[in-house]
Amino acid sequence: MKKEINNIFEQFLKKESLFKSKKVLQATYIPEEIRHRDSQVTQIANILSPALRMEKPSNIFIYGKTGTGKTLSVRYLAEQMLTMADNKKVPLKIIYINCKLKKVADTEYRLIAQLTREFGKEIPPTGLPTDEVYNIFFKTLDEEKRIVLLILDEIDQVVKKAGDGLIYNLTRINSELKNAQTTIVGISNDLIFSNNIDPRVKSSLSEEEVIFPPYNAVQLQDILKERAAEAFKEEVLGEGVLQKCAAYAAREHGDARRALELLRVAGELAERRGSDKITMKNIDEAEDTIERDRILELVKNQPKQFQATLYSIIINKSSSKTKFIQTGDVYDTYHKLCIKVGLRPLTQRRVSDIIAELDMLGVINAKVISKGRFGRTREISLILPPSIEVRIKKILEEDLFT
DNA sequence: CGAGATTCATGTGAAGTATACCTTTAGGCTTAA
DNA sequence: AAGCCTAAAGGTATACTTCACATGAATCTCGTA
Repeated sequence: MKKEINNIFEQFLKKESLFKSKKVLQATYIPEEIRHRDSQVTQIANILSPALRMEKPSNIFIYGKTGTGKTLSVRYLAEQMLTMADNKKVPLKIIYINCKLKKVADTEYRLIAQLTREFGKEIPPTGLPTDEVYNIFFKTLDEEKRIVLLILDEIDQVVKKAGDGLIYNLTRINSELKNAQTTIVGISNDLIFSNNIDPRVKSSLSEEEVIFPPYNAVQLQDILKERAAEAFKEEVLGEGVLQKCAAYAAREHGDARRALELLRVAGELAERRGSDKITMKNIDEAEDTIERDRILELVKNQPKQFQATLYSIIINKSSSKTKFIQTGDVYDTYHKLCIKVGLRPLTQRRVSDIIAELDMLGVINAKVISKGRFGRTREISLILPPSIEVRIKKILEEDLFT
């Protein structure tokens, strides 16, 4: 056994990697130059540049679908501005927060707390009044004379959960500050979102608006080509691989992040197989792998109650012949399951919410429908590729029955 | 036959509760003068 | 008397429960043609 393991390592070391630099393909990588987003980048740069003269820039609201370069462009500019500010000795502070992260910034309290923590202050996870956290935040901000840029990524997620009072409070900060001045940069994937918030809030948040349209197939290919040249060694890419990647991503509203991930995973797969070229087939495999890993990871990190609910849905799906499952059935199974594994059963009310949340996470598909005489319920269906359904079931069993 | 009432199985909103955590305050103990 | 520690009191956010009402189309009812 030991010998075999050693063999694997040796094989691995002997085999030359296909990658020159894998991080180039990772989502966090910021390239030297951003392709095909010139107009957006300059637009934002123009809006934000007053910060370097210690004047408060206008708030910006940025929207565009996933993988259109919003986050990338903003982070890129943030980096540039910071080095510039450093040179010119301008006190500039930039904070980037992703509001989607569960348990980090998905409620008003947690978001403000997280913002304050970015300044090195300790804020307890609960216990303080929200107002108090605001006060601490203001005070911390105002400690020095400076310009502060708050970048709130996926801002629609918090607003959906916590309401728009949050943004209202944030946009009003400036009137309470003596030394510092803040500018809010809101980033949203949801285009409809901006219609659902209070017009007053909206107007104060989006003093300026920047829109990121999707990349088209040609642009995607261009981006991929550039990154691939940096990431891979020569002669590694098979015929038409880039085109295929671009085509896949273009199909999904021009999502560049997805295209890059596809390319990276395809490379990893090819490498693991010991082949020295990335083929079209690898791309197809990569697509499955990505989806599988995403869901597996997601499921593994869910709280027990969510797992139990999901497990019940899977059980129900395989036992019943009908395509759709109802909330009531799921709850029955769930309840039995809880008793069996010694988990405190939650009420149906709560489970109903959990199902809705699972739907939001994209693990299941749940639509409320009215079945006339037969009441109304959620029509639940799994959207998992069958190949991973079994694996998920196994993971859930491991987690639940121990 | 068709308009309106009925019905079912849950969705959904609001308010209440349990829990875990926070700060403040009062009391008790120690210590140094 | 001052200083320090501890425990109780009073307060909050969050996850969950309880209660009560809302939904909305298939089905039923009953008057009418």
